[in-house]
Amino acid sequence: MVTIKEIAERCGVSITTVSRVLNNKGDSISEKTKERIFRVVDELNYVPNAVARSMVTKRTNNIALIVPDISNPFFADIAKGAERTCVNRGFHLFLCNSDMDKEVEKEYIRVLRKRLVDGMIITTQNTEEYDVIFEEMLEDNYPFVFIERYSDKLADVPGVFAGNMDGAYNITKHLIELGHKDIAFITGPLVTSNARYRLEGYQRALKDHDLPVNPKLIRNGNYKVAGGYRETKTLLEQNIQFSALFASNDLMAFGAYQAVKEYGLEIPEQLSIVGFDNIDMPGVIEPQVTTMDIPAYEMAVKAVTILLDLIEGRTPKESKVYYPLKLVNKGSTAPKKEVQDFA
Amino acid sequence: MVTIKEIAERCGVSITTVSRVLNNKGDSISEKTKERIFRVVDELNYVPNAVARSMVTKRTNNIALIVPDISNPFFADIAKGAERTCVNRGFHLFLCNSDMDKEVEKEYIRVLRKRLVDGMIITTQNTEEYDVIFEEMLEDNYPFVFIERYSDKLADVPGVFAGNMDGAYNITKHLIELGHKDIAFITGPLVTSNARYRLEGYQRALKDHDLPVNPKLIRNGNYKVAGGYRETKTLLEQNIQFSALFASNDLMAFGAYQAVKEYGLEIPEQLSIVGFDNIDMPGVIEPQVTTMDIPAYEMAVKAVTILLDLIEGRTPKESKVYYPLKLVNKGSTAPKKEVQDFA
DNA sequence: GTGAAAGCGCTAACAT
DNA sequence: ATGTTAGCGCTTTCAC
Repeated sequence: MVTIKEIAERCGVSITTVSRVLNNKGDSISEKTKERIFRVVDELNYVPNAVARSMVTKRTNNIALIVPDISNPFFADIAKGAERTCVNRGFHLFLCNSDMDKEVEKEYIRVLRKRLVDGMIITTQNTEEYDVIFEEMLEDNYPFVFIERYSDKLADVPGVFAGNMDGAYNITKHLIELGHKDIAFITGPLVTSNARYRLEGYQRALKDHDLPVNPKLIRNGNYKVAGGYRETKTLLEQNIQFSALFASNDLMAFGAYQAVKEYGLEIPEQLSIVGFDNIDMPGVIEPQVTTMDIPAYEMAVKAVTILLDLIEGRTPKESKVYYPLKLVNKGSTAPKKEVQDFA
Repeated sequence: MVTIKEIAERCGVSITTVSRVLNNKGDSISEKTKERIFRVVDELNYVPNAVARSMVTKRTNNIALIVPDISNPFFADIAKGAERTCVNRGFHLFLCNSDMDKEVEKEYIRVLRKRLVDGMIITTQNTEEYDVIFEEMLEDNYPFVFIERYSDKLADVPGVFAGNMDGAYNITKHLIELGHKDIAFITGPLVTSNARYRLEGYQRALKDHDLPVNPKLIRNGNYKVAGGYRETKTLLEQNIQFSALFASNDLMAFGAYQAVKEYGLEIPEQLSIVGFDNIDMPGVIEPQVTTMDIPAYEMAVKAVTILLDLIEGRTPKESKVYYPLKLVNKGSTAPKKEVQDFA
């Protein structure tokens, strides 16, 4: 493996000079020397050892993104936005998938923090047990940014958030305005703040329209297809009336779809389904699910921008950013009275 | 940031001793000393600086996985399998998404190789221009493993491959045996070896059954939903007869679906669609697409296993592994003669 | 059972 | 316009 020393020897200069040229700190170095160095560097195909560099600069130019589930297209989008922004800015991205396992999440944070990455973008579960970890990072001035996860106790951690409460409120209102009164709801994992906000938005919309919140119509899901399927089946078998179903994310809405079809009901004639996230699966579902669009890619770009500001010692222009969500109506319909009591 | 030196001072021992204890090389160190060191380590919440360690060991315990498109559930599965295996073995995974951009791919390889990662799992495009890069890595004894990408010139690079040719052959045969004679085909990006193999499998199956290979029925796609949509539209507008469509991956099959429905044809009554990959999207498509199952997760586990063997100086038990594929029949049907000439 | 010292490859004062 | 030197935090010989 060729080192800076070898380049220096071949060029008959000191390693300092080589280092300077390579790091663009060579204002005061003769063109001739520069040229010579670059030539030898090319010849030997030399690339500086990133580890050695990190050792002295205390910077790795790597950041990490911790996501719960990379198979979820929503997080895949986040990952893409984050990665693109990193690469554009001379950084690299450690993409870490926790599978929603708290131990994995904490292990990642612990290990990565030890100088492997200069900062992190975090989408962990953030239950109370995490507070201690985050507080420590805060104390150490270690840069990190939340995406779509909020911690009450750490209100001043920078973050990028979707307007989940309003979004859930509005999509519920949308159903209500179409005439639906009995709207079932499948939550995300309630350990995550966005799942709680979506639930609250749903409940508030019902209350504001003088509709009862029926706990039997609310099921706990997990943001996965299989969870949506399972909970929908349970709802259908409960023998309770509902004309619409709001799944807290599109993946669960897909699962709900399957369950409803297996049950022999027509969508949306007998049951309307709406989701959340606006996952990009063009034409796959027929009819498509009305949903809330979350600008995932854009949010990731913003999160990285904030993080890099933090890492490079700048004060971010905005350190907490909320993104309003847009309803994407893909053809929800009013309930059909005559078939509503299907159970 | 607490260092090994601080631990040593507090314990009244040398840093060597601390290092030994922490690295389990302390056979000859008294229990008392060990205990003391561990206590102080816990107290100060000390974790060794990974960068400094790498500097001397020449190992980072990181590997990288370069994929063309993390939004493709197939690669998300690969990523999951790779990551899980890494974590289990004390490694971490750099997940790199190239968006099929050759410059990005090459930049990743170049940068990562410089000691950021101990080895790589590669799913790049591997056109000729890559040979030079790979040859260099081979020369340097730098460990890397292919997944689903093959390079003719580098036949001895370890790799994990799906039986693409046989798979494509068999799914084509499946359609032929159902009675289909005019089978359209959408390729993947032909710069990738697996796309070429799938094309060849399709062609061979036709020939073996004395069916003509009609170039007008073959369109170049890109493994993306939008590509499947676009090429299918073109096929439909060409005014050529075909009763079945084989898309080289499920994502394109989904796109084809949309195009066909928009065109007003019934699936599978008027047109059968089959895909490849067996992407996990339960219940989303109605009717579902017959496809070939590729054991992506399992393949990733194997690839990491081989790579870690290489990194840790063992000889892998098998260094080139081919996985046979299984047809997943989700309800293909025979062509309906009377509606076949739909165009 | 433990320690001293060298050195990994690089950057950054501080010279000159 | 360039070189000398120290040092980043750790592991690893070699010594006692």
